[in-house]
Amino acid sequence: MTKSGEETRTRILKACWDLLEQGPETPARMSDIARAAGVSRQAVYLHFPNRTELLIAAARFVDAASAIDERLAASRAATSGPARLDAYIEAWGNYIPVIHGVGRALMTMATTDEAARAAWDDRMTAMRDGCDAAIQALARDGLLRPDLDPKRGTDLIWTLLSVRNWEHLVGDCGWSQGDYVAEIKRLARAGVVADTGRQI
Amino acid sequence: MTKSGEETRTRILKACWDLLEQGPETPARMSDIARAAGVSRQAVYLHFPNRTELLIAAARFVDAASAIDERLAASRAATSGPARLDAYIEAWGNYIPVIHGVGRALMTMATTDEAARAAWDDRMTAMRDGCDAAIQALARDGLLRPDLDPKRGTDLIWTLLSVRNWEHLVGDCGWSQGDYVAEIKRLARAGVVADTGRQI
DNA sequence: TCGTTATCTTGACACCGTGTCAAGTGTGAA
DNA sequence: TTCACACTTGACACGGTGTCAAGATAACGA
Repeated sequence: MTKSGEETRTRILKACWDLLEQGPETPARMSDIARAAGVSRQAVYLHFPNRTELLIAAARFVDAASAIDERLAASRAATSGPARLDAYIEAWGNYIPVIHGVGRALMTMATTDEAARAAWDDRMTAMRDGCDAAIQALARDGLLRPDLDPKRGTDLIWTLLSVRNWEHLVGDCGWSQGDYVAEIKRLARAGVVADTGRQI
Repeated sequence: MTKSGEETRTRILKACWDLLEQGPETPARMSDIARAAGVSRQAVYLHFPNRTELLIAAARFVDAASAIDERLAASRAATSGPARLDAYIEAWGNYIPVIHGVGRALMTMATTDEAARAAWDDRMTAMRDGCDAAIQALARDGLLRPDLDPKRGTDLIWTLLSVRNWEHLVGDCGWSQGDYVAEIKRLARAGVVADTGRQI
Protein backbone atom coordinates (compact mmCIF):
# COMPACT_ATOMS: atom_id res chain seq x y z
CA MET A 1 0.00 0.00 0.00
CA THR A 2 1.48 3.33 -1.08
CA LYS A 3 1.26 6.52 0.90
CA SER A 4 -1.95 7.70 -0.78
CA GLY A 5 -3.56 4.33 -0.14
CA GLU A 6 -2.55 4.51 3.49
CA GLU A 7 -3.98 8.00 3.75
CA THR A 8 -7.31 6.96 2.29
CA ARG A 9 -7.52 4.05 4.68
CA THR A 10 -6.91 6.40 7.59
CA ARG A 11 -9.50 8.87 6.32
CA ILE A 12 -12.06 6.05 6.18
CA LEU A 13 -11.25 4.91 9.71
CA LYS A 14 -11.46 8.45 11.02
CA ALA A 15 -14.78 9.02 9.25
CA CYS A 16 -16.11 5.79 10.67
CA TRP A 17 -15.07 6.79 14.17
CA ASP A 18 -16.58 10.27 13.78
CA LEU A 19 -19.91 8.97 12.55
CA LEU A 20 -20.20 6.35 15.26
CA GLU A 21 -19.33 8.88 17.94
CA GLN A 22 -22.34 10.94 16.94
CA GLY A 23 -24.58 8.32 18.48
CA PRO A 24 -26.99 5.67 17.34
CA GLU A 25 -29.29 8.21 15.65
CA THR A 26 -26.69 9.07 13.03
CA PRO A 27 -26.76 6.31 10.43
CA ALA A 28 -23.37 4.70 9.72
CA ARG A 29 -23.98 2.48 6.74
CA MET A 30 -21.12 1.72 4.42
CA SER A 31 -22.36 4.46 2.08
CA ASP A 32 -22.54 7.00 4.92
CA ILE A 33 -18.99 6.23 6.00
CA ALA A 34 -17.76 6.45 2.42
CA ARG A 35 -19.43 9.82 1.92
CA ALA A 36 -18.03 11.12 5.21
CA ALA A 37 -14.57 10.00 4.14
CA GLY A 38 -14.98 11.62 0.72
CA VAL A 39 -14.54 8.40 -1.23
CA SER A 40 -16.81 6.09 -3.15
CA ARG A 41 -18.56 3.23 -1.41
CA GLN A 42 -16.47 0.74 -3.35
CA ALA A 43 -13.25 2.36 -2.20
CA VAL A 44 -14.16 1.33 1.34
CA TYR A 45 -14.39 -2.28 0.16
CA LEU A 46 -10.93 -1.96 -1.40
CA HIS A 47 -9.55 -1.34 2.08
CA PHE A 48 -11.83 -3.47 4.26
CA PRO A 49 -13.48 -6.71 3.18
CA ASN A 50 -16.73 -6.00 5.01
CA ARG A 51 -18.38 -3.82 7.61
CA THR A 52 -17.31 -6.01 10.51
CA GLU A 53 -13.63 -5.78 9.60
CA LEU A 54 -13.95 -2.04 9.18
CA LEU A 55 -15.40 -1.74 12.68
CA ILE A 56 -12.68 -3.95 14.13
CA ALA A 57 -10.02 -1.84 12.42
CA ALA A 58 -11.73 1.30 13.69
CA ALA A 59 -11.62 -0.03 17.24
CA ARG A 60 -7.89 -0.66 16.91
CA PHE A 61 -7.52 2.80 15.42
CA VAL A 62 -9.21 4.34 18.44
CA ASP A 63 -7.01 2.24 20.74
CA ALA A 64 -3.88 3.53 19.05
CA ALA A 65 -5.06 7.13 18.88
CA SER A 66 -5.99 7.14 22.55
CA ALA A 67 -3.00 5.31 23.94
CA ILE A 68 -5.19 2.91 25.84
CA ASP A 69 -2.22 0.61 26.42
CA GLU A 70 -0.39 3.30 28.35
CA ARG A 71 -3.47 4.13 30.40
CA LEU A 72 -3.94 0.54 31.45
CA ALA A 73 -0.23 -0.07 31.97
CA ALA A 74 -0.13 2.91 34.33
CA SER A 75 -2.78 1.29 36.49
CA ARG A 76 -0.35 -1.59 37.08
CA ALA A 77 2.04 0.76 38.80
CA ALA A 78 -0.23 1.03 41.84
CA THR A 79 1.28 -0.79 44.79
CA SER A 80 -1.51 -1.80 47.15
CA GLY A 81 -4.39 -3.99 46.02
CA PRO A 82 -7.11 -1.40 46.63
CA ALA A 83 -5.09 1.31 44.88
CA ARG A 84 -4.66 -0.98 41.94
CA LEU A 85 -8.37 -1.74 41.78
CA ASP A 86 -9.13 1.98 41.88
CA ALA A 87 -6.52 2.77 39.24
CA TYR A 88 -7.85 0.10 36.92
CA ILE A 89 -11.43 1.26 37.27
CA GLU A 90 -10.28 4.80 36.58
CA ALA A 91 -8.26 3.81 33.52
CA TRP A 92 -10.87 1.60 31.92
CA GLY A 93 -13.89 3.56 33.09
CA ASN A 94 -12.51 6.71 31.51
CA TYR A 95 -11.68 4.90 28.31
CA ILE A 96 -15.23 3.65 27.79
CA PRO A 97 -16.56 7.00 26.58
CA VAL A 98 -13.75 7.13 24.02
CA ILE A 99 -14.30 3.67 22.55
CA HIS A 100 -18.04 3.72 23.08
CA GLY A 101 -19.20 4.74 19.60
CA VAL A 102 -17.28 2.01 17.84
CA GLY A 103 -17.95 -0.41 20.66
CA ARG A 104 -21.69 0.01 20.41
CA ALA A 105 -21.60 -0.68 16.69
CA LEU A 106 -19.43 -3.73 17.24
CA MET A 107 -21.75 -5.06 19.96
CA THR A 108 -24.75 -4.62 17.68
CA MET A 109 -22.92 -6.40 14.89
CA ALA A 110 -22.01 -9.18 17.31
CA THR A 111 -25.61 -10.31 17.59
CA THR A 112 -25.58 -11.47 13.96
CA ASP A 113 -21.93 -11.66 12.92
CA GLU A 114 -19.62 -14.28 14.33
CA ALA A 115 -16.41 -12.38 13.54
CA ALA A 116 -17.70 -9.28 15.31
CA ARG A 117 -18.65 -11.37 18.32
CA ALA A 118 -15.19 -12.91 18.47
CA ALA A 119 -13.48 -9.54 18.14
CA TRP A 120 -15.56 -7.97 20.90
CA ASP A 121 -15.10 -10.98 23.14
CA ASP A 122 -11.35 -10.69 22.64
CA ARG A 123 -11.37 -7.10 23.76
CA MET A 124 -13.50 -7.91 26.77
CA THR A 125 -11.26 -10.83 27.68
CA ALA A 126 -8.28 -8.49 27.65
CA MET A 127 -10.22 -6.13 29.91
CA ARG A 128 -11.01 -9.05 32.20
CA ASP A 129 -7.28 -9.71 32.62
CA GLY A 130 -6.97 -6.28 34.17
CA CYS A 131 -9.76 -7.10 36.61
CA ASP A 132 -8.06 -10.35 37.44
CA ALA A 133 -4.74 -8.61 38.11
CA ALA A 134 -6.45 -6.26 40.55
CA ILE A 135 -8.11 -9.18 42.33
CA GLN A 136 -4.76 -10.98 42.53
CA ALA A 137 -3.19 -7.89 44.05
CA LEU A 138 -5.97 -7.74 46.63
CA ALA A 139 -5.56 -11.42 47.44
CA ARG A 140 -1.81 -10.94 47.84
CA ASP A 141 -2.49 -8.15 50.34
CA GLY A 142 -4.93 -10.41 52.18
CA LEU A 143 -7.69 -7.93 51.47
CA LEU A 144 -9.96 -10.11 49.36
CA ARG A 145 -13.35 -10.92 50.90
CA PRO A 146 -12.60 -14.27 52.57
CA ASP A 147 -15.82 -15.91 51.38
CA LEU A 148 -15.16 -14.89 47.79
CA ASP A 149 -13.58 -17.15 45.22
CA PRO A 150 -11.05 -15.03 43.26
CA LYS A 151 -12.57 -16.10 39.95
CA ARG A 152 -15.93 -14.87 41.21
CA GLY A 153 -14.38 -11.63 42.31
CA THR A 154 -12.95 -11.10 38.84
CA ASP A 155 -16.35 -11.87 37.30
CA LEU A 156 -17.94 -9.33 39.58
CA ILE A 157 -15.55 -6.48 38.76
CA TRP A 158 -15.68 -7.45 35.10
CA THR A 159 -19.46 -7.17 35.16
CA LEU A 160 -19.50 -3.87 37.01
CA LEU A 161 -17.10 -2.41 34.44
CA SER A 162 -19.11 -3.52 31.43
CA VAL A 163 -19.79 -1.01 28.69
CA ARG A 164 -23.50 -1.70 29.14
CA ASN A 165 -23.41 -0.50 32.74
CA TRP A 166 -21.61 2.65 31.68
CA GLU A 167 -24.24 3.24 28.99
CA HIS A 168 -26.98 2.70 31.52
CA LEU A 169 -25.64 4.98 34.24
CA VAL A 170 -24.15 7.75 32.13
CA GLY A 171 -26.53 7.50 29.17
CA ASP A 172 -29.89 6.41 30.55
CA CYS A 173 -29.58 7.68 34.13
CA GLY A 174 -27.72 10.86 33.21
CA TRP A 175 -24.81 10.44 35.62
CA SER A 176 -21.68 12.44 35.05
CA GLN A 177 -18.55 10.56 34.09
CA GLY A 178 -17.00 11.45 37.44
CA ASP A 179 -19.97 10.17 39.42
CA TYR A 180 -19.91 6.98 37.39
CA VAL A 181 -16.26 6.30 38.16
CA ALA A 182 -16.64 7.20 41.82
CA GLU A 183 -19.68 5.04 42.40
CA ILE A 184 -18.26 2.05 40.52
CA LYS A 185 -15.10 2.29 42.59
CA ARG A 186 -17.18 2.31 45.73
CA LEU A 187 -19.32 -0.59 44.58
CA ALA A 188 -16.30 -2.61 43.49
CA ARG A 189 -14.66 -2.18 46.87
CA ALA A 190 -17.86 -3.06 48.65
CA GLY A 191 -18.16 -6.12 46.45
CA VAL A 192 -14.74 -7.69 46.75
CA VAL A 193 -12.66 -6.07 49.48
CA ALA A 194 -12.80 -7.55 52.97
CA ASP A 195 -14.21 -5.07 55.48
CA THR A 196 -11.30 -5.17 57.92
CA GLY A 197 -11.80 -3.37 61.20
CA ARG A 198 -15.46 -2.78 60.47
CA GLN A 199 -16.89 -5.81 62.22
CA ILE A 200 -19.41 -5.18 65.00
CA MET B 1 -61.55 -12.70 16.07
CA THR B 2 -63.19 -16.12 16.27
CA LYS B 3 -61.99 -18.96 18.44
CA SER B 4 -59.87 -20.48 15.68
CA GLY B 5 -58.30 -17.12 14.99
CA GLU B 6 -57.51 -16.69 18.65
CA GLU B 7 -55.98 -20.16 18.72
CA THR B 8 -53.73 -19.42 15.76
CA ARG B 9 -52.58 -16.21 17.35
CA THR B 10 -51.69 -18.08 20.51
CA ARG B 11 -49.86 -20.78 18.55
CA ILE B 12 -47.78 -18.09 16.85
CA LEU B 13 -46.92 -16.43 20.15
CA LYS B 14 -45.98 -19.74 21.71
CA ALA B 15 -43.83 -20.68 18.70
CA CYS B 16 -42.12 -17.30 18.87
CA TRP B 17 -41.40 -17.76 22.56
CA ASP B 18 -40.10 -21.29 22.01
CA LEU B 19 -37.77 -20.29 19.21
CA LEU B 20 -36.37 -17.31 21.08
CA GLU B 21 -35.80 -19.40 24.18
CA GLN B 22 -33.53 -21.68 22.21
CA GLY B 23 -30.93 -18.94 22.16
CA PRO B 24 -29.42 -16.56 19.67
CA GLU B 25 -28.05 -19.38 17.48
CA THR B 26 -31.53 -20.54 16.52
CA PRO B 27 -32.80 -18.19 13.82
CA ALA B 28 -36.19 -16.59 14.52
CA ARG B 29 -37.09 -14.82 11.33
CA MET B 30 -40.76 -14.34 10.52
CA SER B 31 -40.61 -17.42 8.29
CA ASP B 32 -39.04 -19.53 11.05
CA ILE B 33 -41.71 -18.50 13.52
CA ALA B 34 -44.45 -19.20 11.00
CA ARG B 35 -43.05 -22.66 10.26
CA ALA B 36 -42.71 -23.43 13.97
CA ALA B 37 -46.34 -22.39 14.47
CA GLY B 38 -47.47 -24.49 11.52
CA VAL B 39 -48.88 -21.57 9.56
CA SER B 40 -47.85 -19.63 6.50
CA ARG B 41 -45.62 -16.60 6.80
CA GLN B 42 -48.47 -14.35 5.71
CA ALA B 43 -50.72 -15.71 8.45
CA VAL B 44 -48.34 -14.19 10.96
CA TYR B 45 -48.85 -10.81 9.32
CA LEU B 46 -52.62 -11.25 9.60
CA HIS B 47 -52.21 -11.32 13.38
CA PHE B 48 -49.27 -8.96 13.93
CA PRO B 49 -48.44 -5.95 11.75
CA ASN B 50 -44.69 -6.49 11.96
CA ARG B 51 -41.94 -8.32 13.79
CA THR B 52 -41.63 -5.70 16.51
CA GLU B 53 -45.31 -5.93 17.44
CA LEU B 54 -45.05 -9.71 17.44
CA LEU B 55 -42.14 -9.55 19.89
CA ILE B 56 -43.97 -7.07 22.09
CA ALA B 57 -47.03 -9.32 22.13
CA ALA B 58 -44.79 -12.30 22.89
CA ALA B 59 -43.31 -10.46 25.86
CA ARG B 60 -46.80 -9.76 27.21
CA PHE B 61 -47.68 -13.38 26.58
CA VAL B 62 -44.72 -14.52 28.66
CA ASP B 63 -45.69 -12.06 31.38
CA ALA B 64 -49.19 -13.47 31.56
CA ALA B 65 -48.07 -17.10 31.37
CA SER B 66 -45.56 -16.58 34.15
CA ALA B 67 -47.64 -14.47 36.47
CA ILE B 68 -44.91 -11.88 36.79
CA ASP B 69 -47.36 -9.45 38.35
CA GLU B 70 -47.98 -11.77 41.27
CA ARG B 71 -44.27 -12.36 41.75
CA LEU B 72 -43.53 -8.67 41.93
CA ALA B 73 -46.59 -7.89 44.04
CA ALA B 74 -45.47 -10.48 46.56
CA SER B 75 -42.20 -8.62 47.00
CA ARG B 76 -44.20 -5.62 48.21
CA ALA B 77 -45.41 -7.61 51.18
CA ALA B 78 -42.00 -7.49 52.80
CA THR B 79 -42.02 -5.22 55.82
CA SER B 80 -38.49 -3.97 56.46
CA GLY B 81 -36.56 -2.08 53.81
CA PRO B 82 -33.76 -4.62 53.46
CA ALA B 83 -36.28 -7.48 53.25
CA ARG B 84 -38.10 -5.63 50.54
CA LEU B 85 -34.92 -5.04 48.57
CA ASP B 86 -34.05 -8.73 48.86
CA ALA B 87 -37.55 -9.81 47.86
CA TYR B 88 -37.56 -7.56 44.84
CA ILE B 89 -34.17 -8.78 43.66
CA GLU B 90 -35.37 -12.34 44.11
CA ALA B 91 -38.61 -11.74 42.21
CA TRP B 92 -37.14 -9.88 39.29
CA GLY B 93 -33.83 -11.76 39.20
CA ASN B 94 -35.66 -15.04 38.92
CA TYR B 95 -37.95 -13.70 36.23
CA ILE B 96 -35.09 -12.66 33.96
CA PRO B 97 -34.35 -16.22 32.77
CA VAL B 98 -38.02 -16.60 31.84
CA ILE B 99 -38.33 -13.42 29.81
CA HIS B 100 -34.79 -13.51 28.54
CA GLY B 101 -35.32 -15.07 25.11
CA VAL B 102 -37.95 -12.56 24.07
CA GLY B 103 -36.14 -9.79 25.89
CA ARG B 104 -32.92 -10.36 24.00
CA ALA B 105 -34.76 -10.21 20.67
CA LEU B 106 -36.53 -7.04 21.73
CA MET B 107 -33.28 -5.41 22.84
CA THR B 108 -31.67 -6.28 19.51
CA MET B 109 -34.66 -4.86 17.67
CA ALA B 110 -34.44 -1.73 19.81
CA THR B 111 -31.18 -0.69 18.20
CA THR B 112 -32.93 -0.08 14.89
CA ASP B 113 -36.66 0.09 15.65
CA GLU B 114 -38.15 2.97 17.56
CA ALA B 115 -41.28 1.07 18.65
CA ALA B 116 -39.20 -1.77 20.03
CA ARG B 117 -37.03 0.69 21.93
CA ALA B 118 -40.09 2.35 23.44
CA ALA B 119 -41.61 -1.00 24.44
CA TRP B 120 -38.44 -2.19 26.09
CA ASP B 121 -37.92 1.14 27.84
CA ASP B 122 -41.47 0.90 29.18
CA ARG B 123 -40.78 -2.51 30.67
CA MET B 124 -37.54 -1.32 32.19
CA THR B 125 -39.21 1.77 33.60
CA ALA B 126 -41.76 -0.45 35.30
CA MET B 127 -38.92 -2.51 36.72
CA ARG B 128 -37.26 0.69 37.94
CA ASP B 129 -40.40 1.53 39.91
CA GLY B 130 -39.82 -1.62 41.92
CA CYS B 131 -36.25 -0.56 42.62
CA ASP B 132 -37.50 2.83 43.67
CA ALA B 133 -40.07 1.33 46.04
CA ALA B 134 -37.34 -0.69 47.74
CA ILE B 135 -35.15 2.41 48.09
CA GLN B 136 -38.09 4.34 49.57
CA ALA B 137 -38.66 1.55 52.07
CA LEU B 138 -35.01 1.67 53.06
CA ALA B 139 -35.12 5.45 53.41
CA ARG B 140 -38.25 5.18 55.57
CA ASP B 141 -36.39 2.78 57.84
CA GLY B 142 -33.46 5.19 57.99
CA LEU B 143 -31.25 2.54 56.47
CA LEU B 144 -30.28 4.29 53.25
CA ARG B 145 -26.62 5.20 52.91
CA PRO B 146 -26.63 8.79 54.22
CA ASP B 147 -24.38 10.11 51.46
CA LEU B 148 -26.58 8.60 48.77
CA ASP B 149 -29.27 10.51 46.93
CA PRO B 150 -32.34 8.21 46.69
CA LYS B 151 -32.56 8.74 42.93
CA ARG B 152 -28.95 7.59 42.67
CA GLY B 153 -29.69 4.59 44.81
CA THR B 154 -32.54 3.61 42.53
CA ASP B 155 -30.29 4.04 39.50
CA LEU B 156 -27.72 1.80 41.12
CA ILE B 157 -30.12 -1.05 41.93
CA TRP B 158 -31.74 -0.64 38.53
CA THR B 159 -28.35 -1.04 36.87
CA LEU B 160 -27.34 -4.03 38.96
CA LEU B 161 -30.59 -5.76 38.03
CA SER B 162 -30.23 -5.18 34.29
CA VAL B 163 -30.81 -8.08 31.96
CA ARG B 164 -27.33 -7.49 30.53
CA ASN B 165 -25.72 -8.13 33.90
CA TRP B 166 -27.69 -11.34 34.26
CA GLU B 167 -26.57 -12.40 30.78
CA HIS B 168 -23.01 -11.60 31.65
CA LEU B 169 -22.85 -13.40 34.98
CA VAL B 170 -25.04 -16.41 34.23
CA GLY B 171 -24.31 -16.67 30.51
CA ASP B 172 -20.73 -15.52 29.99
CA CYS B 173 -19.31 -16.23 33.45
CA GLY B 174 -21.26 -19.45 33.99
CA TRP B 175 -22.76 -18.58 37.37
CA SER B 176 -25.72 -20.54 38.61
CA GLN B 177 -29.01 -18.69 38.95
CA GLY B 178 -28.79 -19.04 42.72
CA ASP B 179 -25.30 -17.58 42.89
CA TYR B 180 -26.39 -14.73 40.68
CA VAL B 181 -29.30 -13.81 42.94
CA ALA B 182 -27.25 -14.18 46.10
CA GLU B 183 -24.37 -12.06 44.88
CA ILE B 184 -26.59 -9.32 43.46
CA LYS B 185 -28.43 -9.15 46.77
CA ARG B 186 -25.14 -8.78 48.57
CA LEU B 187 -23.86 -6.15 46.15
CA ALA B 188 -27.12 -4.22 46.28
CA ARG B 189 -27.00 -4.08 50.08
CA ALA B 190 -23.37 -3.06 50.01
CA GLY B 191 -24.23 -0.38 47.50
CA VAL B 192 -27.18 1.35 49.13
CA VAL B 193 -27.70 0.22 52.71
CA ALA B 194 -26.01 2.21 55.46
CA ASP B 195 -23.50 0.08 57.37
CA THR B 196 -25.00 0.64 60.81
CA GLY B 197 -22.97 -0.63 63.72
CA ARG B 198 -20.04 -1.43 61.53
CA GLN B 199 -18.08 1.78 61.95
CA ILE B 200 -14.54 1.52 63.31
C1' DT C 1 7.42 11.06 -23.74
C1' DC C 2 5.16 6.83 -23.36
C1' DG C 3 3.49 2.92 -21.13
C1' DT C 4 2.70 0.60 -16.75
C1' DT C 5 0.77 0.06 -12.39
C1' DA C 6 -1.82 1.12 -8.35
C1' DT C 7 -5.77 3.57 -6.71
C1' DC C 8 -10.14 5.07 -7.04
C1' DT C 9 -14.87 5.74 -9.60
C1' DT C 10 -19.14 4.42 -11.82
C1' DG C 11 -22.89 1.67 -12.50
C1' DA C 12 -24.90 -2.64 -12.46
C1' DC C 13 -26.39 -6.73 -10.07
C1' DA C 14 -27.27 -10.77 -6.56
C1' DC C 15 -28.76 -11.88 -1.98
C1' DC C 16 -31.41 -11.71 2.26
C1' DG C 17 -35.06 -10.51 5.36
C1' DT C 18 -39.10 -7.56 6.00
C1' DG C 19 -43.34 -6.11 4.63
C1' DT C 20 -47.23 -5.70 0.90
C1' DC C 21 -50.58 -7.15 -2.51
C1' DA C 22 -53.87 -9.93 -4.94
C1' DA C 23 -56.06 -14.00 -6.09
C1' DG C 24 -57.49 -18.43 -4.56
C1' DT C 25 -58.98 -22.29 -1.09
C1' DG C 26 -61.64 -24.35 2.50
C1' DT C 27 -64.97 -24.27 6.24
C1' DG C 28 -68.76 -23.22 9.04
C1' DA C 29 -72.94 -20.73 9.87
C1' DA C 30 -77.19 -18.33 8.30
C1' DT D 1 -76.66 -22.24 -1.34
C1' DT D 2 -74.39 -18.48 -0.21
C1' DC D 3 -71.61 -15.54 2.44
C1' DA D 4 -67.96 -14.26 5.58
C1' DC D 5 -63.87 -15.38 7.67
C1' DA D 6 -59.24 -17.43 8.33
C1' DC D 7 -55.77 -18.95 5.94
C1' DT D 8 -52.61 -20.14 1.70
C1' DT D 9 -49.90 -19.27 -2.41
C1' DG D 10 -46.99 -16.78 -5.13
C1' DA D 11 -45.34 -12.55 -6.60
C1' DC D 12 -43.09 -8.22 -5.78
C1' DA D 13 -40.84 -3.71 -3.68
C1' DC D 14 -37.44 -1.97 -0.60
C1' DG D 15 -33.11 -1.25 1.94
C1' DG D 16 -28.52 -2.54 3.11
C1' DT D 17 -24.50 -5.55 2.20
C1' DG D 18 -21.31 -7.35 -0.75
C1' DT D 19 -19.55 -8.45 -5.78
C1' DC D 20 -18.19 -7.66 -10.48
C1' DA D 21 -16.50 -5.38 -14.58
C1' DA D 22 -15.17 -1.50 -17.12
C1' DG D 23 -13.28 2.93 -17.02
C1' DA D 24 -10.64 7.21 -15.25
C1' DT D 25 -6.53 9.38 -13.12
C1' DA D 26 -2.13 10.16 -11.60
C1' DA D 27 2.54 8.87 -10.25
C1' DC D 28 6.59 6.47 -11.68
C1' DG D 29 10.29 4.46 -14.37
C1' DA D 30 12.46 3.45 -18.85
